[in-house]
Amino acid sequence: MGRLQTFDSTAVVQSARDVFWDVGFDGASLADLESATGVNRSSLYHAFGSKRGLFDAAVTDYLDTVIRPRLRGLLADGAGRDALIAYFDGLSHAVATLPDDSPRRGCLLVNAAAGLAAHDEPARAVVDAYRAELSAALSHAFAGVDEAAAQERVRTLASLSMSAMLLARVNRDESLALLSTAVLQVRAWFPTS
Amino acid sequence: MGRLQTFDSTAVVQSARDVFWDVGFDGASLADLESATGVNRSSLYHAFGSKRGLFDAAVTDYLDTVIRPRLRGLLADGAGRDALIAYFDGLSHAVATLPDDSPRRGCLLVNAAAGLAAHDEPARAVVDAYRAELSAALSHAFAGVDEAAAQERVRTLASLSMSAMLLARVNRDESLALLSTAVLQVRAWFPTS
DNA sequence: CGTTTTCTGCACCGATCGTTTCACTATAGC
DNA sequence: GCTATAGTGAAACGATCGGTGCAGAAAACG
Repeated sequence: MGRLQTFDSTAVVQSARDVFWDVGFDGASLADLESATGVNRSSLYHAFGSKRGLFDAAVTDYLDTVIRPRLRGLLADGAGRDALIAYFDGLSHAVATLPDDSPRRGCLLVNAAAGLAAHDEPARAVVDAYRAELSAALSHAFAGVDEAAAQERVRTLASLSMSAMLLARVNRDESLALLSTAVLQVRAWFPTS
Repeated sequence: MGRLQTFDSTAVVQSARDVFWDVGFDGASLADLESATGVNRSSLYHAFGSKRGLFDAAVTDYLDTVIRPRLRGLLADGAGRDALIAYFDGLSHAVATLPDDSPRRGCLLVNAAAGLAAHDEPARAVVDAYRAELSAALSHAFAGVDEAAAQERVRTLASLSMSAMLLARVNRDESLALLSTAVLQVRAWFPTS
């Protein structure tokens, strides 16, 4: 065997992920990705094959390190009212505290839904899988509730969640208001303990 | 005076608007806009100053010819339950009938919210003004309802409306499901006549 | 009709895009 | 240490980007 890779792939993917999160796939240039990761483009191509390969790795990392940790509480045994409130409080905290210029405002996949996914079938499938995963996690917190009613509530909460991410970089106050509306709905649906 | 403009500005703006609707501001190249409008770039620059000037004209046209006609029913005197249902039915019809490859799926401004608006202050302001206009129109249909309750309902409906547009090109069935959830909510809030 | 003003088509600008090539360097295995 | 293998850096690729310069064509006005 020969020389070993000198950079940490995970760290590089996460740096690239923040660039894509900030400016989207099309908006991120190789020059941006080089300077954010500190790795030359030839090494990026060697490791990931293409800009798109790096993006795919970034999306996988985003799901694993950003999305799924947030959904974990909803999937725990006995998740219900408190888990739902914790989920929306967590989003609210992120929207409220991240500075205006943070690349991590909003959601990488919500942004992709309005951009890449429109004309790129693999990207569309990834975004739709994310949507399904969010819905499934929310549904889990409605175990025991009448199926049809639960589905309506899940759709309302998923909608509020996605809209809040959509508005996170447009109007922070309104984004927070949507998330607090979600909490109010949850409180109204579940009897106070 | 000299020679007169040979093309119809309105038609050109609407052709360009559909391109921006389809692929976004960054995704639309001058070559795309030339072939969609049938007008050479030098004439486009003469008439609109820049690609951005043409985009601004396209957004203005979009608000006037697409958004506001949809909101008009909500602003009529006595608008309420029926106007709200008609608004969401109208969106559902569009999402259900437009072919997969139509440039007019989803919402130009929702797409801009996730793209341009993130790092372009004028675009952010335009998107936020659209959001405010949508909220105001929905609010008008809740005249007479307790202020705080009305605001929560408006936020829920605005959220469902925007999310449905976001998902229109990702998952048509789910987009329609969100819109029908909105109708169900409206029916639940207003006593049957 | 002649002049003046404006619009239009073509070619081209420098900049930047994603990607590739290649020489060089470093290291793992013998 | 030698050699085979693989990672790295810089330079350059053709393509495309938004935008311009200019010459010619067309029409309004005297």
